[in-house]
Amino acid sequence: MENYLNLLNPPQQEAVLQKEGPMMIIAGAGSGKTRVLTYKIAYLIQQGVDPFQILSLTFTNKAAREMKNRIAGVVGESEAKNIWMGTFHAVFAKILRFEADKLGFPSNFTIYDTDDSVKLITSIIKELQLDKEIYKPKQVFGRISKYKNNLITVKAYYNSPELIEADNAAMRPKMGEVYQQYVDRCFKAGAMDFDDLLLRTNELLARFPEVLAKYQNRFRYILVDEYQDTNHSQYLIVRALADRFQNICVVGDDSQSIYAFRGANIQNILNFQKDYADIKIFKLEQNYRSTKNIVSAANSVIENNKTKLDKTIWTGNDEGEKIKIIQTHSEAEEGNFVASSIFENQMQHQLQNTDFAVLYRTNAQSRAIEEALRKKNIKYRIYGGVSFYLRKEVKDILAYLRLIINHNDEEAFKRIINYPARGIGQTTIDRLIVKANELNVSLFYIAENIEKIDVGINSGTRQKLSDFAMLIKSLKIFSQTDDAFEVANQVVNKTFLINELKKEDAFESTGRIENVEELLNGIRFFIIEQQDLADGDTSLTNFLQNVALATDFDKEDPEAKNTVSLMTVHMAKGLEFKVVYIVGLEENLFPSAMSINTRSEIEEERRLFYVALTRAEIKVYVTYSLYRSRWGQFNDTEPSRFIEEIDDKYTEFIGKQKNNNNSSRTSSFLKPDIFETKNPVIQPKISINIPKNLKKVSEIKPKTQGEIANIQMGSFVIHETFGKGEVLSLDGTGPNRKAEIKFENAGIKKLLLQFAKLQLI
DNA sequence: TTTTCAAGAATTTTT
DNA sequence: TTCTTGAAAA
Repeated sequence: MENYLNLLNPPQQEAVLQKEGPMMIIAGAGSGKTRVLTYKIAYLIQQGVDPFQILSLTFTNKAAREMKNRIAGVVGESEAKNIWMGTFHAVFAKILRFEADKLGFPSNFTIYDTDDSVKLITSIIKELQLDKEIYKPKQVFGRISKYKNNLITVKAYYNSPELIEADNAAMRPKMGEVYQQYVDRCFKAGAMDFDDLLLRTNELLARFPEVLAKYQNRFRYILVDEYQDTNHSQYLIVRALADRFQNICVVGDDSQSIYAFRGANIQNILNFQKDYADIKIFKLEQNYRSTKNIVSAANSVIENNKTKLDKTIWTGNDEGEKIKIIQTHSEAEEGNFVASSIFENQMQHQLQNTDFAVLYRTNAQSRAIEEALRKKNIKYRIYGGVSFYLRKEVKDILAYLRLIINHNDEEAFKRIINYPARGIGQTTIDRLIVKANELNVSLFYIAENIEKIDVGINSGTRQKLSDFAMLIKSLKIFSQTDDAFEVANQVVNKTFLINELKKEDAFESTGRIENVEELLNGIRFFIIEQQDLADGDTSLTNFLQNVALATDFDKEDPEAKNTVSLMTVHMAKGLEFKVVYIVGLEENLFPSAMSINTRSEIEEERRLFYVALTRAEIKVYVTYSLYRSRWGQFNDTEPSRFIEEIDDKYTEFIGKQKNNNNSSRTSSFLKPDIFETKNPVIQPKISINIPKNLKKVSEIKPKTQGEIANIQMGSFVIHETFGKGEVLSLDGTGPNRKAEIKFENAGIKKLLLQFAKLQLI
């Protein structure tokens, strides 16, 4: 006990030793928050609290796993494993499975991801014959999500003149109808979307006092991490559960609240003091992570925000180097700078790839960085973006598994009813939907009973539908005796999915088949992992739930060892790196063009920048580019206001003097050894397509009209990614001229000559 | 019903 | 530039 208390500073100790009652820990960036939480829970257990009575809610699954491991290190595995620890979504999904029947859901309900939700809404909008230009599915979904996060049910919606007025003003008078349909269809499909996991939990606790009492009694100690990013729905769950014993400890940092766009309400943390009587507040203000320069720079930025709690972050660490600000002329040059600088830093300071992170505002920015890192042979891993489980071939198999578990899952049904192609087209599906709505049954039910129900479909198609239903039912029977891995295997075999993938062109299909194999391995791994767990659950249902709630961090990539991390600033929350590059600091990008209209939006963007800065331990580089290509065209940009906001005591400009009127837009100041490539000469505001390889003039000769003309049948050519190949045939003229080329390693491809960057040999 | 081709949109951030 | 969607053709 004493041994770990010695590892804590006074405010940390106080926070750990405060056992009972409501408390709030304001934990600045890098102030040892995880350490405090870990020891706090360990302390509770050592004080005799049953781990079973502790509920700890974290922001990511990864954070939960790590904390559990650390706690196990202090109090032992057998104690630690009984703590309820996970994200809001994961923990309450688990509880909802226990209690599902009370709400009329099957215990093996499906969790719809955003993709599924948007597709269902698209379908509903079409069925209601609404204009999808006005009822944009994504926006409609966003709207519904907002209602749900604020506990506005369909009924509450119809009782709110303001909301109806707002939707009318947006030319969407049928919003309520769409909402109603969406909720009904999810219910009928036995499906909950992400927001439902919280909303339905609230419903459960509100409607069933005995259930509320049960969980209030169980969870006598509740801890919530990243409290600044909880939404109203989460807030209410926490309040309800903590109401009886009031042993509620919330941890957070208002300066790091960055999820307002998905309903996070910063007021939850700002008003926590008003919610409970006799609340204890602890402030962790000493930063152990970063240098003085970084902490001061970050402080000077966040100073510009009006809405915040009073605290002063300081550090006893070294002065460190100033924040380096770099101007470039294109995102390619930006990427090259990052790559070269990583390389230099590695040489000078003996750093590993894992010590570096490149952070950006939008996922699309990763491309230029990737390209540059690849050129320099620096290994990297991208977090976020299109996650593994969202890839088409993976989702297809998951859809089979989902339908096997839950026959009513509408989105899964629609996804695979004609994949692989069974000759069941859109017309048939539309008829099924109409009939299903009419009879208030699921699509699968109609397919299953197609001979008994008159849907107006010819006998050939009817046969195909009942064959499909039989296939799913036989797999269901199989799933009752065999484990998830075997079932997935059966799916792949019985549907000949691999053959289907092989039909596609060779280059893509290998990757897809690998993904399928990876998925199967993942399932096997999951089963083994669960078997090791005390309360392990190897069921297919549990696997699917894990997948639905998994993020990129939760999937180990065995090949990705010692890599530079590339991710959005959002994903970087809670992480730390020795050297951090923050790229694309331009107006309309960071801050995003979507978030510069109101003060609170700008403040959130500023907090986001604050989060980015405070990820770094020893060095920060901030870059911006004078030109950035968007949709294949170059546009000029303005440096971000946030650069100005860093007190210039803590910054140094590389390559350009700040406010130096003499400095030209060319890079005469740039150290030649930093930039391996020549800067492209680009005129402002001219929208021309500049091929990426322009900068590699020395290596690849830009193709001329003459060269394209020289390509003919039988020519041998080299392609950047596909390698060496032979031209089999040519057709089309001018910009449409294309060649069919047989590549040695990539098979036969049809390529447009104007884009293919072919080199004659 | 399926395949192909052209037009148009797309980029905020995620459980 | 790349991806998705919708209409036309097979």
